[in-house]
Amino acid sequence: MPNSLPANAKSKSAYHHGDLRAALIREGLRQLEAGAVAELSLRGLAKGAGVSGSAPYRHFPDKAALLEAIAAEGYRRVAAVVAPSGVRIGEAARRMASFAEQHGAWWELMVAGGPSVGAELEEARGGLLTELVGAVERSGSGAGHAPDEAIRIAVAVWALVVGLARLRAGGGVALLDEAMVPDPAVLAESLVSGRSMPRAGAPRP
Amino acid sequence: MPNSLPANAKSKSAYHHGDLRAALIREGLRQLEAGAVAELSLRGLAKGAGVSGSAPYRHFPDKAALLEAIAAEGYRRVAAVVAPSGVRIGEAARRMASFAEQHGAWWELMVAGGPSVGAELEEARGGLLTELVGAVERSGSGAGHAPDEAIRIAVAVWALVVGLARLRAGGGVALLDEAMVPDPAVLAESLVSGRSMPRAGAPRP
DNA sequence: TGTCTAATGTACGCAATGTCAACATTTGCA
DNA sequence: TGCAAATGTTGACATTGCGTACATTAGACA
Repeated sequence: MPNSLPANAKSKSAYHHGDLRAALIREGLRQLEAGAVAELSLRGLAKGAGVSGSAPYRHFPDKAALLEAIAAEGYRRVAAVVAPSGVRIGEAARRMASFAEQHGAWWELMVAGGPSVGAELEEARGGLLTELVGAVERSGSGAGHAPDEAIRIAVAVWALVVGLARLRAGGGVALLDEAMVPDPAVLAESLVSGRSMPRAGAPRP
Repeated sequence: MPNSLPANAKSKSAYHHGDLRAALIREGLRQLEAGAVAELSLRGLAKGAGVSGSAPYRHFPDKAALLEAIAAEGYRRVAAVVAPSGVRIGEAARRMASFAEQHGAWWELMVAGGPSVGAELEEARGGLLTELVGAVERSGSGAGHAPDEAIRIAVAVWALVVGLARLRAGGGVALLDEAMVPDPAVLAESLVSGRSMPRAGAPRP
């Protein structure tokens, strides 16, 4: 049954895929819902998208680039979850932690990665940070914070969520009762309402 | 020059290694000082220890077990760095962060890993947590904390250091000025002197 | 001292993986 | 209509974790 949809169509000819790039990212999300990030293979993603093992190289220079695209999609998603205006930093932290828990492998992929990063991922991360800074400013305890301090607090909350998720997912608190794990929302609110937060200390170790 | 040291010796016969297990761990540390954890290969470690590619399987059931042994050594080291009595939680956090920065790849290996973990690593982590809880108790703001709360604060500080190290090493703050990165020591002290910290919230997402 | 057994290391092979080069097919434009 | 660029396939190579069969040595025991 030859389908004659002209633009933006699937199943163009069973040879050309149509939009393999997007399909690979979707397949990545799908597989991440059912397994760890270490189990992602280029061949596996390609097979999942119904395509040959080396076809992804027409859309991504290497495996890392594909994973980065998936990670960027994740940051956009998290930023959207945190975005609704009026959300304070505590609620933002709680929503991030919830995302990390619900999509464990995806979150790990987002958080992983080396120092050099593509533009798309960098921008997506910047978007999340912007939302977090906004939430911090909305949560200002009366006198508000200096702009630099709002950023520092936002980064601190971000790091807190990243670290707690890591500890939960196997980095360390397996032996702890759940009651011993602090609540990221409470911690975040504690950080905004806490005393001032100077910048990183002098480089003396 | 045949060495005739009887016990605990190296170069016994150029066939049997002497103490391959320890040598593999040392070689792991050596290679981690010069490269990322993803570049560690069993064959590479074996070659570095002057031994055949499958010899490590006589001492570790698989690659993950070797990496866990290296990680456990790291936690023991960090616990020792944090241990000196009198250290408050802020200084403990600063020392952990310093270790994470100086031994980036080693730290990543320690923090990585899935939910199931060997006894040695579990115990080493427990030792670090014990030290952190002690530091929190020493830092009590006047009235001291309930024991559960000291643990929660220690876990929070641990998570903070883990998250900040991850963000620094490529998880997100590449675009930030160094002045925007909060100081873990200040954050940690802020958490102990902050308001009370209830346990993790109800499971309502 | 000589011998046997278990511990330790080696040789070799297998399947999976990331990557690349050469080739095939399709699309879209001149 | 014809051709060039985009896209996908096939086959290959090196590396990796891991398993099996064999070789070598150390140490206990007679």
